[in-house]
Amino acid sequence: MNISITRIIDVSVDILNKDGISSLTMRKIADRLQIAAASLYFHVKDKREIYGLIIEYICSAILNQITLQDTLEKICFIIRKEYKAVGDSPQLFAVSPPITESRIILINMIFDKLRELGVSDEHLAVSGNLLHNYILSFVTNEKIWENYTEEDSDIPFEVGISDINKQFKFGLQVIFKGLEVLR
Amino acid sequence: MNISITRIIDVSVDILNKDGISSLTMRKIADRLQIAAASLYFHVKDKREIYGLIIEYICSAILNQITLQDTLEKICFIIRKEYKAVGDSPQLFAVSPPITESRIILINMIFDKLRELGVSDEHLAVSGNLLHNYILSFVTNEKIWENYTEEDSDIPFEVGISDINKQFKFGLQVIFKGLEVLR
DNA sequence: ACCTGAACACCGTTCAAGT
DNA sequence: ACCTGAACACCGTTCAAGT
Repeated sequence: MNISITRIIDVSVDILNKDGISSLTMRKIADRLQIAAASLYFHVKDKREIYGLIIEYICSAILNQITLQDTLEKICFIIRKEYKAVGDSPQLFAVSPPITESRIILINMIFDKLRELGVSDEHLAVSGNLLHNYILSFVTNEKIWENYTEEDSDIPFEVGISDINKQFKFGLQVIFKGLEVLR
Repeated sequence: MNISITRIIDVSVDILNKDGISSLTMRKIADRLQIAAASLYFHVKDKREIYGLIIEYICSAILNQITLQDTLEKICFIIRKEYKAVGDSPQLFAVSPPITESRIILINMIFDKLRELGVSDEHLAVSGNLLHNYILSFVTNEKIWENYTEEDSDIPFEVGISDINKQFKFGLQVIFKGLEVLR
């Protein structure tokens, strides 16, 4: 099977989901593609480009699921879902600059939604970041949470999925309400 | 000069400020201390422990500057200041679990302040995370910002420090107001 | 108690050489 | 056009051996 960008993304996401970001090495990606590590550099400039490709993959998956009519809350829930779908995605976002195509489109969509909410141009960037970072950090915590409850199942507290959704929604509401009030 | 935990933290923070987290290697830390890399393992279990020590150093610096009478806003400004004082601190926090002593004390202080604001126990964790992560991401962006304006000084927009402070304050206010309204 | 050199099992990346 | 082995300059960590 010949190598393509799509296949590089596929195996990378698979590695991410199975073993996490520390296992996402050029050598391991190449192994899965049954080529030498050096050959990877024919398809891709460097490792950072692979990070960018994965983020682009996530962002376009999100874009495919939202329309301009969706509420900001719904969009945030979809973003969370897709971030959860690839392992260690928050660390990916932390490490690569927001310059890929789909990511920029997504950012602008969120900006539009924030404007509808009454946020002024001056506060668009802070607000967008506040929101996006809330989602990222929530996903991070959520995953840590899941690992805990999997490993030692006899933990003193019980948390259902509906509770987690409620918690996520609460944070969103805090941000939305705050933005409304300060409009 | 004999090696101590304090000296390990000192040189680590120095490396972080001069060259960033990717240059913070066991070998470089050892170099600065004029010992072999292997010797470091006599003082410290592994690299993660060094990360933890640096975070502890930051958190206790924060604790030294705040009292129970301070407003939550003031505390957040101090946290931001100290996070800015050591290079790549946000990435440090992202990578090490919140189990160090001062960090736990700090978290509980923030929880107390949030309770004063009317946040229920149920929402304490989400709210605390929302707030803390806002500060972390703000510092990250702030640093990227600074680097841009340093490198190419003829950038189309001009941003003063007072503006950045105002932006930071805006985000805090959004969170506080939102929490108040949803109380 | 404290330090060391040498080694192990890894990294990302380059490059001359092959088809 | 696409791939390779070998090498370079790094990592974190271990361990027998030294004082």
